[in-house]
Amino acid sequence: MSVTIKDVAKKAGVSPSTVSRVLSNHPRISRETSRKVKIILEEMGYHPNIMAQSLVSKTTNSICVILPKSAEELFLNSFFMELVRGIVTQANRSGYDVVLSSGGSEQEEIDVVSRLINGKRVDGAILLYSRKDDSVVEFLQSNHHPFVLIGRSDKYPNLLSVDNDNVQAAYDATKHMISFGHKRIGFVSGPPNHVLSVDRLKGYQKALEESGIDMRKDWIVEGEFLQESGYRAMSFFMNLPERPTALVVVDDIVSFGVLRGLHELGYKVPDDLSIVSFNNISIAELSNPPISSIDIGIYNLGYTASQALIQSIQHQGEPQFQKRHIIPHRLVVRESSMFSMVDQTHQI
Amino acid sequence: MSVTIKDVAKKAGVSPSTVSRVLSNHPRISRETSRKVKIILEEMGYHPNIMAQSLVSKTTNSICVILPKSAEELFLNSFFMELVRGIVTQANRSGYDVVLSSGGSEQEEIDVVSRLINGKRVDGAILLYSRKDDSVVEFLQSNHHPFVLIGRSDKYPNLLSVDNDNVQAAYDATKHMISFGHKRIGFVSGPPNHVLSVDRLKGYQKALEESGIDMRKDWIVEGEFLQESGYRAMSFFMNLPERPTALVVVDDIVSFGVLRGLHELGYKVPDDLSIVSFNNISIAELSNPPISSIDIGIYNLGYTASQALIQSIQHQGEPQFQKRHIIPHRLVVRESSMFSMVDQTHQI
DNA sequence: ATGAAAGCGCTAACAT
DNA sequence: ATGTTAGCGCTTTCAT
Repeated sequence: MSVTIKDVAKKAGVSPSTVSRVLSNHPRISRETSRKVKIILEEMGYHPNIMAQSLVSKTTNSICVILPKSAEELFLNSFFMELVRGIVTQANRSGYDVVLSSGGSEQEEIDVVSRLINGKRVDGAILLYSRKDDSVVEFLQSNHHPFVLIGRSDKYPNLLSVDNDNVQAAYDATKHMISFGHKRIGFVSGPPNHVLSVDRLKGYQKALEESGIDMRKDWIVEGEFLQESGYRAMSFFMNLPERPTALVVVDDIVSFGVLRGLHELGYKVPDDLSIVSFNNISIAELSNPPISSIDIGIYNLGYTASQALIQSIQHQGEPQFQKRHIIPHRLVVRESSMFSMVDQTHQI
Repeated sequence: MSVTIKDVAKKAGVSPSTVSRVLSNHPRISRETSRKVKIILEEMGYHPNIMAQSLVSKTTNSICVILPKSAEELFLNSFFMELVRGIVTQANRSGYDVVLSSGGSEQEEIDVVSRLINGKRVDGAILLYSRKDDSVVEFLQSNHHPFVLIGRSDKYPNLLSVDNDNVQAAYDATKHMISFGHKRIGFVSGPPNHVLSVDRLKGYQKALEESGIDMRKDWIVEGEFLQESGYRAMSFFMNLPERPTALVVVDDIVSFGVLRGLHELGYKVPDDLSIVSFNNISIAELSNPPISSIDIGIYNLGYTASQALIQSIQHQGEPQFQKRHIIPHRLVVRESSMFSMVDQTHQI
């Protein structure tokens, strides 16, 4: 068995409480005993039993993150790792551990979160929120458990959450195209039930409007966050009698599909079609040509979420300093959009 | 405060121990009380305090995974997520939670693991083992803590570990090239201090030897697991007076760099140079052209590691059924190697 | 079949 | 400045 506080106390000839006080640097403890006890602590290789600590302190210094497992959301792969890195880094810095869990279904997710939170294994939860409606949120919300959303909820607009300004991001992406002289700009969207798709579409429309460009319904296509969606969108656009000269694409992976399709058909990017997309995952940089992308600060998203959650855990009851955190985005211009319509005579 | 076993006992008019017994389906409990207590349990929304449980049971039903944070290993991004998915899925199925942690340095990693394991927060650890030597392994090993390696250790060949047969994998990849008629096959390796690089190089050499093809030292280049390494390797090879017609590349990301460089210089893959690499991360399929790659079963690697660890935790002391688990690999042939030298007259 | 009591390892009043 | 005691929520002998 491992060394307990009692063992140390006995060997040091003091009481367990004294050892405990030494451990927590209690002020009213003599230099001398402190030194003595610390030596024995070291000598015996003492390690505090975290479970015992948290049983009495009623706090676990842990948070949990729920992995979405549904295939639909797996597009997030490299995305998700970045997020988790951000979360774990910040949590560890604040002295918190991160428990990762996954639920097959929404009900399973609730069961998992409930077991962890109600079972006092973790102090709070971070949720990846993409669905428009989510019963896990409902559960946490109604039970007053500390949690933070990555994304935003239409239904509960006032939750603690970390998100990008996706409307603005899409606005910026579209403006970027417009500034290069494009007037025929298409939009490849994601599933219409994701807040993300909706927001980005909104920003796109706003930018067009503001520049006096008519929005054309037939230049907006919806799909999944999958390469195939991009491929399909591409073939759709290229078969149109009137084609766009630029595309704003909801996600890098989708752009990848577009690119591949264009390449197969012998079109050149950005000469024949300019492209800008979102998320700036590593694939955007690696692709051929590299894709201009809105960097949404994925790591930062995770880092901030963890920070916000831990803060809210440590200041339960107090009014929240900030409810909604917006992570700044920035456009990373790469080859896929480096083509000015202005100095060109030819158009496709 | 939340509902405890005592609260339930009081309301049910029984003793705490009875409630506990009902909870654990103890045989010697009457149908009647069991039913009654269960109803109240439900009614009051009881959830067992996991910390209290594990304090008495001396088991945590948790394992931890250490995230390598060093930039050098970040090439693993999408790789790592797959791994974690496998680990979490299997662990959850076995009723275990997964704690994710990261250490900046090797010493920090030891501190983290030590805190978690000695502090009885987790029962064991999963380690990503890529370095040739690793003090974390040393620590766990010498303290008899349950752990499993993903990868293998030269120094401690007999540890519980999950790995691929990388020699065979590289052998297969190389043979694949040879079967297409290639006789001039180069190898782009990773850092020479990774067992992975060494093993794959070994397999490459073995395949050449067996086919009576001379190995040429100048057709083997070492690098990092980065795109740039591929780029550099490519330019190196293409500037050689005598060029290879095929390349075996240690990692998909590296292949990606090769591909990009070739594209820039106007070379065609596979016509001018055939390529096969390892890991089969999503980028391999998405790339242009898609890269032939050895699928090493990343998810499976994680799943099996978790399984092996939990088994070893639950059967501590007993002799291990199996020490080294080998996850099968398989070659996924895509466009980058679909080119037969045999029916060709022209060669670069 | 059930209850009483002890104890897991730790902290925090409450003494002194 | 340090020791004594009680108790966190649970399980598990040991009684009955």
